Amino acid sequence: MSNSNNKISTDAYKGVRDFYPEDLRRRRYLEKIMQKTVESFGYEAVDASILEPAALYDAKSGEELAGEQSYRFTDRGDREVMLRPEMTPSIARMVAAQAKTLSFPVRWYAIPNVFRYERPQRGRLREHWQLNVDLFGIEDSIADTEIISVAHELMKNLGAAEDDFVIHISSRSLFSDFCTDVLKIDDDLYADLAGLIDKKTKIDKDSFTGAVHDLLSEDQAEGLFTYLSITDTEQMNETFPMLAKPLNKLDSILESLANRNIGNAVFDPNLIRGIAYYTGVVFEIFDTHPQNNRSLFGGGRYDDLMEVFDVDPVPAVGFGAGDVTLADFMDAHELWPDLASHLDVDICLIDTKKHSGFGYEIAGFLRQVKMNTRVNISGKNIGTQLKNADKDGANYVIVIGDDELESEKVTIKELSSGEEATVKKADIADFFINEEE
RNA sequence: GUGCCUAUGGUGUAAUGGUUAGCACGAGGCCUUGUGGAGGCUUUAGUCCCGGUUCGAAUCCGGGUAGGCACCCCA
Repeated sequence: MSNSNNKISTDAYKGVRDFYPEDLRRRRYLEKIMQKTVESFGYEAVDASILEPAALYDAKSGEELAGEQSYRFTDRGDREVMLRPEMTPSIARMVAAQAKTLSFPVRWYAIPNVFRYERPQRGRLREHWQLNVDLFGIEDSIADTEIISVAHELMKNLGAAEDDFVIHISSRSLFSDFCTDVLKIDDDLYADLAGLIDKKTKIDKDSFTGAVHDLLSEDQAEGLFTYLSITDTEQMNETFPMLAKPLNKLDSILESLANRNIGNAVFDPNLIRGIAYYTGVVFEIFDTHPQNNRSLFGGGRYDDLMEVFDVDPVPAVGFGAGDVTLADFMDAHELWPDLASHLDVDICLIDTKKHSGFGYEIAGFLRQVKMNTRVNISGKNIGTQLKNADKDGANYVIVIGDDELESEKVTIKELSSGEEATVKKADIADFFINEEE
């Protein structure tokens, strides 16, 4: 705490976290659910280094992400290097590298930590762990549907009910077609407009309306307001028939989702998403809890990302879900299970020096039958050792003293019930095998 | 990068400008040393840093540092 000396601070580096046992249990729990969910859809785990050549992000990730918000440095060989700010380009790179031999579709996932240099605040730190799920090689919207289904299943497996979250779905191509075919505006204006819509929910209605009028003519503004107010694809089609093509895709996705009993997916033309490389369908999962009403995570289609590599383009769709926002969701909805440590047996020693040999021998037997076993070498009195065994969540306690040493028998005590059983040294493993079934 | 807020033992907190800086939790020890969850006793440990105002500062002021929140932007 004090800065008056030159000792090193015990604080973690700004915006990154230390994971103490209880913290890591939570993170591991999320990772376990993520892994279970995506593997149940047949996705395979991949991984890459946290270091990447900066050029990987310069091309497609957008200036902010690759520039100001990046951990970027020049290495001793004058190479521009970055701590990965996201995982998708790495995975795309890996797919591109093997594109000639991979058999598509490829379903991959990763749970990397990614870094971004920015001011930390609620739901956003400088480092977080992020589930990345990507499906490569399928252009049809059936792939988009699958990815959204995976996201939905993830939420369900975390314990969320249908009305705990909403899936907003839109399409980059729908919006860009609208801009070119209906508003007839150029690319610069398109980008400005996209940015404005992206923050629509954060500013009040009047300033949004005003900002739109600054950018567009009266007729264009009117068209835009109409476009944004429609939440039904059919109505959108009637109003803007020239948007039929992207709307058909959205329709088939929404219909397939409904057929899979996913009842909380809605069409939302207001959804844009910031990442530069999205090309088609985009979606975002929103928390409906009043205390945590925010975007949790999202994804979309990025068919052009791989053109930065010297390979034939591979269509791709995926999403990334971070542990920080998901943890906020779990908190808000009180979905965390009891995450106790996994200590099965605590072996207490009357006299550490004298009895630890026997204690570790017993512990060895127990580990062979997959019992997590700890030997208490604190030298504290036996009452305190028992107290600590209980506090640390041990299921069983074995006390070892002279009697046990002589008789080669031990008494196994179940802490929850207080029941005791005396067994011979040779039968200890069997005792737990029988208990476990 | 901009703005706002905050800073007291390990953690959470209390203290009209005047107390010995209080309490709870945690951690250590003990309650006659071979049986836990309760309780009792006890130990440990704090005003972020530098300066100013004042007889007197945790408290007021300035600067620094750190953290939080919002903007920006978004994985």
